[in-house]
Amino acid sequence: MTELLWGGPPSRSRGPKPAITLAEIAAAGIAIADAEGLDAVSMQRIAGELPVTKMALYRHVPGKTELVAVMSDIAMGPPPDRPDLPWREALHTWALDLYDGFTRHPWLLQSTIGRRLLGPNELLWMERGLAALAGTGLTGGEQLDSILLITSLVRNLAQQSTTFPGHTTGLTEEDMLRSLAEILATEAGRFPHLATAMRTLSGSENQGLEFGLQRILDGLDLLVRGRVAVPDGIETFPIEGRG
Amino acid sequence: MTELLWGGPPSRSRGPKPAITLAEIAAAGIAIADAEGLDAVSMQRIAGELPVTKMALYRHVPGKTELVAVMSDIAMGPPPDRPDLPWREALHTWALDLYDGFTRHPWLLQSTIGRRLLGPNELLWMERGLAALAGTGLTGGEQLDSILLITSLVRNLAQQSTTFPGHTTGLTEEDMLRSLAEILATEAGRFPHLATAMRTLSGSENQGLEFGLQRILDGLDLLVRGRVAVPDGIETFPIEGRG
DNA sequence: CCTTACTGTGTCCGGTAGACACATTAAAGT
DNA sequence: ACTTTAATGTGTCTACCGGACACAGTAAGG
Repeated sequence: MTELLWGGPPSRSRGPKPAITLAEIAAAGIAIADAEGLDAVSMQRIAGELPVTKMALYRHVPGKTELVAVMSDIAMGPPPDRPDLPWREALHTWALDLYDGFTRHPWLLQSTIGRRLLGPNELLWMERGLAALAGTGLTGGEQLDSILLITSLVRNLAQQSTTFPGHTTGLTEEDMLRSLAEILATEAGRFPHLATAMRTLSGSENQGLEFGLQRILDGLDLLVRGRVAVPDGIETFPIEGRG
Repeated sequence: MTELLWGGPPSRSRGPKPAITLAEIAAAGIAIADAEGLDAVSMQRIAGELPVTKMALYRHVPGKTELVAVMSDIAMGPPPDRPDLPWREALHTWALDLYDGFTRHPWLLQSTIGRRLLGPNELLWMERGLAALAGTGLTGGEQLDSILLITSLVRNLAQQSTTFPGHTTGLTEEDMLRSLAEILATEAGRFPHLATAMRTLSGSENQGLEFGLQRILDGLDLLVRGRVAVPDGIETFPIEGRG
């Protein structure tokens, strides 16, 4: 598995030349997932897009789980190059870039959850986020927690705003709001604060991401100002190992 | 669908007495999901726990999607009663309660994603969160964005820390860390900041939730202090409707 | 040239969600 | 009391899914 995600091209020896490559399989899977959602990705469906049958795919991939992992790391790609910025602006840009990636491949939100082996691109994203915080004086754990915090917001906002091709029940944002309005109308007294909040909603969308980011960055700023900034690479409390 | 989530017991008329109720179906599904994960929940499996066959379930439920929605709202339950607290402490407690719920029913993290119709309990959670922010002077949109921000953190942290019965590839936290350590060892120079951060990790776990919560609450506090607190129910900018 | 490792294929299995026709049941209308 | 009728549960059937496994063909190494 780690070999699939991290290993280069296979070391060929005897036998017939493979008709397809892992990259081609992943590309086909990504195309399907982008167009019709992750649920539309099946081994048969992928094989249909390639000059092989379903079972041939298992010569290149141990199972669907691993294939989706490879697809995910490829689709995620490395973080885009950005000029050096102060940590706050760097993290802000990083978050928007991440959000952009999830918008382009909404199914990544489904495939990159829970405990899993991390691919090179996913680690590159982490690396880039940590790099932004390197000079702030935060401990390693705090840095990790910070990018985890931002990632949480980005993921959930992307989940809410993007429209999944397949998978979901085909509800539009309209449907949800209408249904909610009906409920608030009939169940009048049960949700007073919710009703009030909904009534004072302005129409702009996707403001949730900016709002959340500014709150998080404000909170981090408060913490950073309380720390003594140290040169990168020197730890304030060099603790070896874990546990 | 809205009837299933919000409607009371069915209005019976002619025909044989139902052998089972929707509540029993949901309870059986919840039991299976709690014990073996959401993937173990199938119509056949549920029917096996009840004195009916698989197809009988479709007399009470339009499809599996709707059943899982009902299961989710029931399993989530209403937020626990808490004494009145200042908004910051109230939100903090609210977040921990929410985290607790996701810990008790990890599959809720899978079943309550994306656009969907909201059930009464889910709305009660929102209502409770908004109630905490009612007197802060934040606008309705800001209040909604705030609880969305906190929910994002809670969800992602729960996702990371809880162990899913089925579904995942059976990786332990140990496995992930070991794999990551190997990668950082072999791919030495590619992830310098990540390597540094991992090296300075202390052993305590679940600190990510507290860290994130404090950052968010700090950020919200900064915003609230910039607003004039107004009595509940009076809006600073009463904008009618949406869009 | 032959051996051997590797690739792709077809068949099969157990599982899934759901459509649909059918017999049975019990309440409503007469 | 009898008939009508709506609702319930069942069995069968389809179309998928991931994957195990045996088998035939291919191409490189000895």
